[in-house]
Amino acid sequence: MPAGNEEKVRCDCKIVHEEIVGRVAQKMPPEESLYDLAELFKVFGDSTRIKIIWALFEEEMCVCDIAHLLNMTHSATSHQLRVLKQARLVKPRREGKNMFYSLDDRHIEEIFNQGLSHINE
Amino acid sequence: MPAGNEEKVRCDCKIVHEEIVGRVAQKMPPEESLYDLAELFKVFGDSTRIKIIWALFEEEMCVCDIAHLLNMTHSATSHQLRVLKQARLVKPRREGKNMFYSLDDRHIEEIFNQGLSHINE
DNA sequence: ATTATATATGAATAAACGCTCATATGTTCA
DNA sequence: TGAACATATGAGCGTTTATTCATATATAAT
Repeated sequence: MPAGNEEKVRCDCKIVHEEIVGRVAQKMPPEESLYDLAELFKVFGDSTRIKIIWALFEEEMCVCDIAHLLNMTHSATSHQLRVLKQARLVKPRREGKNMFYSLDDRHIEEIFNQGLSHINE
Repeated sequence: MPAGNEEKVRCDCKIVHEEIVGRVAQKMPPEESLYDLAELFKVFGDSTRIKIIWALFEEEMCVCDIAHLLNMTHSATSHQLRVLKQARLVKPRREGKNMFYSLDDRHIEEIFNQGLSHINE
């Protein structure tokens, strides 16, 4: 994990950092996975997107449904749906002039429920 | 959910938004919960903090351990630990001059594993 | 074809964020 | 008490981001 060549940290406490760091670093997922994980949670880290996802738990909705629900402009809604789509969390389906969005992942609900458990304890 | 008094959205598609919006809005958690949920995920939405949390899955560590592990300054590490502490995700324990941090929540691991499942599929 | 409508997208802007630097706080030991 | 050290914190800076506005694209209907 200590990727860079130059040590940024220098401390004189009695703790043998090398041993601890070596042991912990070995057990951690690869750097890239952790980065991707942060990217995923970044998508969840906005209340507008949280609301959209939660709404889609109930049923597929078109852009203007969602815009009505959240009292947002079509444009803002569409921008956020793009973020969700790029994260492979929702998928679109065209029906005439309307685009219907639905959830594209079965893990989300579990993630959200665990998140709420943290909040409500 | 459509909190404001003025409609931001006006569209003429054949869909009866009021019905759909009413039904979905009824089933959604309260606005405040969704906001808090977003705040929680925002904390997870940074790879530095993800790494810290994942390291603490293994064992309690002091600030300079973590700084070594991530090759970051003590200051940056401390700032991030403060964010995690404020979100009630980690808790500090003093031992002499050192502060040891450990995880303060049993939901995190489940949330992260579901997140990785999403990424790895 | 032309018009109307639903959605998408690029640019601009204001707010939020993570890091660095300087400094403060709290503990240990001489 | 004072020096040394681990950690915490406030200010500043550059970057990211969510929304708005203007405009583009795609489908449907006349």
